[in-house]
Amino acid sequence: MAAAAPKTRDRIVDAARRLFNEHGLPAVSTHRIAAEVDISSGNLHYHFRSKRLIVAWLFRRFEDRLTPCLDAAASATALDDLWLSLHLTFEAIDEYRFILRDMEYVLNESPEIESRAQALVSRQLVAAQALCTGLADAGVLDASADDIDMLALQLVFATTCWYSFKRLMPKRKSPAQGDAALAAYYTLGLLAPFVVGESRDYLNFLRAKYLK
Amino acid sequence: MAAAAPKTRDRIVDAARRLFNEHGLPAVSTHRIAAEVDISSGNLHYHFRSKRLIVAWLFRRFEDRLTPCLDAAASATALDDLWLSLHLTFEAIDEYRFILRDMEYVLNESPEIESRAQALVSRQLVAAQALCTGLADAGVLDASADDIDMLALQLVFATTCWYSFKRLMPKRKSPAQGDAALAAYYTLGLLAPFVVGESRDYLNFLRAKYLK
DNA sequence: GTCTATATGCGGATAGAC
DNA sequence: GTCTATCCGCATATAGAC
Repeated sequence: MAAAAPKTRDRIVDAARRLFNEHGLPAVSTHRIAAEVDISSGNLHYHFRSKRLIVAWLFRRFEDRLTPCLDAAASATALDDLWLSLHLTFEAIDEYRFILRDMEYVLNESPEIESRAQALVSRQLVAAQALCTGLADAGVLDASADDIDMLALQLVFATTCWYSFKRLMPKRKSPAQGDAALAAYYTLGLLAPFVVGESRDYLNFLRAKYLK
Repeated sequence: MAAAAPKTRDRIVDAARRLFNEHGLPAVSTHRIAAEVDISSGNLHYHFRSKRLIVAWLFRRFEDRLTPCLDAAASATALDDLWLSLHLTFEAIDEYRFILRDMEYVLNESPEIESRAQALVSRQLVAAQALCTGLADAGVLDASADDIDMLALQLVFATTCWYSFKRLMPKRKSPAQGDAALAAYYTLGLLAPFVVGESRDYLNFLRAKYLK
């Protein structure tokens, strides 16, 4: 069958995602979403009976979007894999950045999401631990089991909260550096103390590429 | 003169702080604050013409509350100083935790706070750098200037975002550990890779105390 | 300073015609 | 599926008496 025009429901979801990312979840009303999609408010509520359901739907999509990134991370065995995996993850998070940034608000009005969010973080931790273990086995990292636990926690912490923190950071000259760039630069730096000799030079090379 | 009963204005500020911390800024209405203080809504608006002004006032108090903590941190030269300074800082942040936790919401409805918040983070970075430099000069840390920059950023990142992240962390058995305990445990761990031999044992001892 | 009463506006959500 | 019209409730904020 011929490729159909995007369904209204999908257009709503996508417009909501973009508006939430740009202006923040609490600042975007259902009216505004409807206006963006160029439909009536009543029509929007035909497709989603409540704003919460839009958020819930977007959260599901975020989970789906992130899953392959975690799989890629978990199977990494070289710094290049880590580099790629970080990039993919930050891109995914960026597409749904309102979820992490406005998480407190999300959880306040949609408490049923809390356990799902915690489960997602757990999966991230497992993936990060697998990633670190893989790098250690490959001789890239010199880290004890405790070090790896700590490192994995730091990695997940960074990916989860970076966009919230970024807004508070003093502005650099920042010559139009991509958003993910500084994030990846920072995150790569977390591993630096544990990267062994030869690999460390390559790590610094990768980080330098971000700063151009 | 005799000690007067707390002024209504102060009671409003303090009730607001507690309610914001507990339920989140967006979830607490001015009515609710008035009810908590046991005054009428009209009376509350006599003291603060708008909710935003309450938030602005609390932010100022947060700045004042944090300042001595930063001074203490900046002059630290031993792990004990760091330990104490972390504790003081996390206690201060805990008292006003809604500010960092609901920062996105705060900035959306009070944009004039953004530059102040960034300035506060800048001051935290300076203090953290001074702290790390002091420890390095005292021979506790073995870290290059770049390491210290990175470490300071990590410390500030942790203190700023920890309470947001905590809510998403998988629950441990957590035998009624204080909120600041896990935060300090994590933060101390950031320095571990750079702490030299003898001091590292003491660091681990300090961290162990937190986990009991 | 404090109250009661009320104005105002907005956002979420529904009803019913087309 | 889509629209127009409307309801409902809530939160901010004000007016004016005490």
